[in-house]
Amino acid sequence: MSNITIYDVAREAGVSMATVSRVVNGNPNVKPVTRKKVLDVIERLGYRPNAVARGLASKKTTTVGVIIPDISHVFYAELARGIEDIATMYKYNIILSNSDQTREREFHLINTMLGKQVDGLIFISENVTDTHVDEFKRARIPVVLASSIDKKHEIPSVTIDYRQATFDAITNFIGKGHKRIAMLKGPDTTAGISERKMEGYQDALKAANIPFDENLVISSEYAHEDGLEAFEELWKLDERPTAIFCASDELALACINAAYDHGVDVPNDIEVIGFNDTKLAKMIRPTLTTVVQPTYDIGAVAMRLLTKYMNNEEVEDDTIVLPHHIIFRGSTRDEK
Amino acid sequence: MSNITIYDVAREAGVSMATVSRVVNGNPNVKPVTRKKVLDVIERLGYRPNAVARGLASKKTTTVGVIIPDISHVFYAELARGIEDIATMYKYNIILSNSDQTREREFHLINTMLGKQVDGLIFISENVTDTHVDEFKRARIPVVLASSIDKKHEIPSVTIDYRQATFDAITNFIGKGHKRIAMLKGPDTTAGISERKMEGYQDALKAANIPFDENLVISSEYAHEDGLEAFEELWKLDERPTAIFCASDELALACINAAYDHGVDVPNDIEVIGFNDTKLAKMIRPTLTTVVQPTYDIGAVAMRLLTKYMNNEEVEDDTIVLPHHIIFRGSTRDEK
DNA sequence: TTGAAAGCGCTAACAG
DNA sequence: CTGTTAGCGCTTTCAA
Repeated sequence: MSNITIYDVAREAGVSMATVSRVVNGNPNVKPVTRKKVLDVIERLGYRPNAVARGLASKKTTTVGVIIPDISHVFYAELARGIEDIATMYKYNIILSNSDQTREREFHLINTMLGKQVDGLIFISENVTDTHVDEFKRARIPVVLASSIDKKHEIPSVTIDYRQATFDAITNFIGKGHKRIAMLKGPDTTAGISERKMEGYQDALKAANIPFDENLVISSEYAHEDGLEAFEELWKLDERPTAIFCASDELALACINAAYDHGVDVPNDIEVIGFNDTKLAKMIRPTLTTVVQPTYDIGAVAMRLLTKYMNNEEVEDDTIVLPHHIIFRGSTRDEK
Repeated sequence: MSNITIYDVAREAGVSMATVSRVVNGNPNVKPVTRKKVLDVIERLGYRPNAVARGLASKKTTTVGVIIPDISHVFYAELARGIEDIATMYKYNIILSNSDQTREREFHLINTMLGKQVDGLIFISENVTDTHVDEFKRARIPVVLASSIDKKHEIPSVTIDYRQATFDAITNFIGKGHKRIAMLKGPDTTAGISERKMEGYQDALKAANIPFDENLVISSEYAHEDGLEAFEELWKLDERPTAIFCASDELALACINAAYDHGVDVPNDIEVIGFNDTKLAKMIRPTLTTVVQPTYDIGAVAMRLLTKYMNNEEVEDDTIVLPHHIIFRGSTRDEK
């Protein structure tokens, strides 16, 4: 016994498929009596429209692709939640895949998602290269970058001002007299947000005439264990840092833990600022001073923007920059 | 200009659609020369098969639905990662949706996913009722529960032995002389894993002839703030607990933080054991003693099981119970 | 307000 | 080894 189709409903209700299709899709051009009749049959038969057939006929699947580095990282998980909530609101479903930031995976995923005829794509990656941009332009569907940017801003994106945010944090350190400020910058890429953060770091130092010391800058992934290693490296230095700026809360948390393990007091011996204000920030002691990136909102706004493109709505601004701020908690001292 | 189809490739290569279909699907019944010719045209035209059309014709979409309470919670995020990795391995994509454990959302999602013709479904929920079971049985696709169970074990599932795990943890506490052991049990449901944990708690007490005190048991969600509140409640008691067992690491972490805020020392004044061994456990100080539920593996095994059903492979066991253990870290004292 | 009919792009017999 | 031919279940003109 096969599934029940629109044809069965039509026959049973004594109308044509077209009419059934109309009532299912809420087309107003159906006489109320007819609508009721059809609705009853649908109810009775337990008819459920086949979205695949519908997708083939209408060329719309009401599903969007989401390519994300790693859903098991708090930051990305919160981003994803923002995306999914708005998607739900607009009746879209999400195909979610982890790329691990590998170019190969990324392109493979873009391809399979296009093959699955997603109506739009949200792409998240540290490194959006020209090749990515070409691929997105060739795709016949809208693409929005979330918490990611391409160098030339050719693809619509939702971010914060990473340079400025970092500049603010470093300047705060400088204002408290710090001269040796370490930077756990995140991955080494060529065109990502970690470059923007690096700019902010250097600009802040320059503005205060503090010489740049490359020993104080460490590249790594964003995970906890990377932070642990980085801290050890910094601790081997002859001139140790007195403040650390971290490109993620996980890294910052790792620094706090490593400090604790070394018997170093945070914030009195060393101050730490994180990035993202993930749930972690409030879940640790001392609580973490961190740059608030409205993670959930970035996801939500990115998805909202995508819906506008998908529905050919007017959009004023292709590159949305959300506000950021620093929230001061226990891992930094009060300003003098 | 419309997208390029299998028909275009066929015409261009001077073969039939069927032949193109064969080479695309790796059917061996194609002469190497023909295959090469077709492949070249595909390459040249940049042909990409339309998965929707394929899905309609073959009745297979190579996508599975995943209904999860909340992807922004570490535990579920790790579960999801396990699911997705194995899905990738078997060339499936995932439609991921958050249910927030609402019955309404859950049923709505089951419905839309069936409408989208997913080949299988992974369902995660604290509370799998008979109505859920009926729905799953009516679906014409395999369903696997991950870290979830239905009372009568009618639906295939992958879990650990929650009762035993809790029993072990409580028994450990008892072995160290604790008499007043609190339990943050998780949500109040009628048929979920938090009931199993509760059984373990009570059985352990009973085995040691320790009277049950309902004031020591607190129901809540699994989040950090819930734990904070629960701790306050416990702290108001005339006879405070000397040990706390928490149904999630977030709850345990909250207890540690609340204790810290009260100037109470963990583990010397009070011991804490968590559940799940999420990344959090190692990311806090003191590090967290916790019941190791192989979260990623549960997801992975559940997905693997689902692939077996989808491919009509032989499966020996419908309900898989993975091993658990307790990992002792800083939030508990050494055994005397 | 309704129905007929032509696809959407592909797979899957069935022939040859 | 290759081609022909039906569909898959639905949307969408176009007429009526």
